[in-house]
Amino acid sequence: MPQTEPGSAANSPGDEPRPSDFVREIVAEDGRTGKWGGRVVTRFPPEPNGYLHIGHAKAIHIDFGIAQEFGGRCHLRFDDTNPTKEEDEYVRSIVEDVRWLGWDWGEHLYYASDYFEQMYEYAEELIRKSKAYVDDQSAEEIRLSRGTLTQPGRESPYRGRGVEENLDLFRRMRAGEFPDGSRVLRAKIDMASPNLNLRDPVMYRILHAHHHRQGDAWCVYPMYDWAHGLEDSIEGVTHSICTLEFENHRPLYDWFLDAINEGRDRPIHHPQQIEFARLELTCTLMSKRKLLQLVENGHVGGWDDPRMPTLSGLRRRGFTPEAIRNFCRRIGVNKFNSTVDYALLAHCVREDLNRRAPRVMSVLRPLKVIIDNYDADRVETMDAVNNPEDPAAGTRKVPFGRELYIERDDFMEDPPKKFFRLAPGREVRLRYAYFVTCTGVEKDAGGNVTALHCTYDPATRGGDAPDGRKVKATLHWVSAAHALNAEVRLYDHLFNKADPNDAPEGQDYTANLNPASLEVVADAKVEPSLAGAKGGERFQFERLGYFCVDPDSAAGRPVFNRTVTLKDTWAKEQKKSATP
RNA sequence: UGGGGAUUAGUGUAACGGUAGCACAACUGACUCUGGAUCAGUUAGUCUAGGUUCGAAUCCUAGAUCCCCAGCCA
Repeated sequence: MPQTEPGSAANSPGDEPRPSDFVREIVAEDGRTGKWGGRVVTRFPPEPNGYLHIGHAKAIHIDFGIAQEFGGRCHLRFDDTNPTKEEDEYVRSIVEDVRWLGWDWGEHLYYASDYFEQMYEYAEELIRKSKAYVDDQSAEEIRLSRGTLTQPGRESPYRGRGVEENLDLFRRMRAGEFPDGSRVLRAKIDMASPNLNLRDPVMYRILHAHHHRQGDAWCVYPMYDWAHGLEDSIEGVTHSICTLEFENHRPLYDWFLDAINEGRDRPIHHPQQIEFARLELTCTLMSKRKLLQLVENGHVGGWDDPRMPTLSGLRRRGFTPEAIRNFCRRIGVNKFNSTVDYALLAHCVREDLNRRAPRVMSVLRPLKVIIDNYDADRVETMDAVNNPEDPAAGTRKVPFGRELYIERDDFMEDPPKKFFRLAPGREVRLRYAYFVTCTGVEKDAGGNVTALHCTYDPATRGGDAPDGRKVKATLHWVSAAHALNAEVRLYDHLFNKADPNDAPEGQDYTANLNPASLEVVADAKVEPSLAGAKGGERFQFERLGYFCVDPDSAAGRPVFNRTVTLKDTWAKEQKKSATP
């Protein structure tokens, strides 16, 4: 049997073999039974009314991933049926983001709006079959007569209109004879159905609005429920994969397609819908509406703010497509709502960046160190390894001199037991340079440490002691004379609660905004090799974390975004003793 | 209290009537010129109650809990 086994399917470079899941099992089974003649056609159908986020990445990964594994194709289709919310800016960002993730739709870029004429014809067909009618009730009246979860609705007084009258009215709706909201086209199904979606759903509403692609060609626009199944049908989609909340709508899509096909010699294609649970991430919001609010209310700098879970935000933060794809592969697919720990996403970027990011030394909070027994005008260049995980990355030269900067956190005048770093009288290694011993501390009037005096051991050049003596710590450093100033932006969770929506009574998610989600370090000292760093380049600042060059960088003054910290067992130790 | 869906360690998932496994997190330890990486190990789970069966996470019955649906949004 030539059918691809999902578990062993060939994947794109960088991806691990993918585990199977219930969606893939259905697709594989359909392959075995020949349900679709061996074809697999999926689609990713975003509405262009916002930027894509990590939750969309999950859907994209399922839609495109399955098509690829099963030798099929995946369409990128914009579900642009509501001209009042959609914009070209969003179309552009979505195209860019899906490409960035590494997926390719070939020729198959579509717009639901391109099918408006066909949909309209299908609608007239339903009217002729007496399966749809024009309702003159107001939105309010329709709402009131829909009934409730436990009570059936009431039929519209216009429900019994004749075919000719309905046709005439619908055509005049299209012709623009009626104002917005004055009439709708509804399907004639069952006002007593326990599934509210079947209580004569609205198919068309009048909207005298400018469409981003259709311009003013239309003033009736199809509702999602009417349009979506038809879009999939028109494109020959075999597996229409969507999120759980559309499970209740499936009977309606089936009804629409069956109604169109009733009495047809050549029935139109009827896709199979499969629903999966959307992604939730701890400390993260996934609602497009709320994300829009964060942008519009200035809680973040924009859709691509590095704290946003948008793909453009994650990209600017320094995440790689590979890391995101790997994350999507690991979280699996299921049918119940679950919240993935952000730590897994962090793990995925670290894993990827660890093997590809060049190492570099940068000091975020500089503490001046003076090596008293090192000549003031002497400069040496030390050999530093670019990436211990990748010998092919080679080495570079790092200048060393009498005055250096080290991290303030790497010195304690009165260190606790488990602090291994520099302290008065203690010897540590300066990475790739020398062993130094702290011999003195300079302080200002307030008692704050302003500089350290050390001596170095010339025999330890390069970082090894010929006598075999050990030090307990290795510190990163930057030569004061050669250091480059840089701005470094340290990011933390945008929300400090695992579930941002879990707000105190009477408040909303904004109450859980983390005031410390962004810390700007204006005067970091970075090693001179970073002078030519370009936007988007990623580095590991040794012992600190992974950083990405921000597009805000200017010549001579780079700006770095912290993607994620390194795992830090010392920080963990401190946290433990801080909160006993 | 209508209808639809779901429930496996802290979290996310696997098992398709036959030893409950993996990953993340947490915790030990080894190693280390990054308190990184790596390696070894530990903790910890089938929603509940019955039933069928030699044997149940899996099948049956009842219950519990959670999610979705009352837009002229998608």
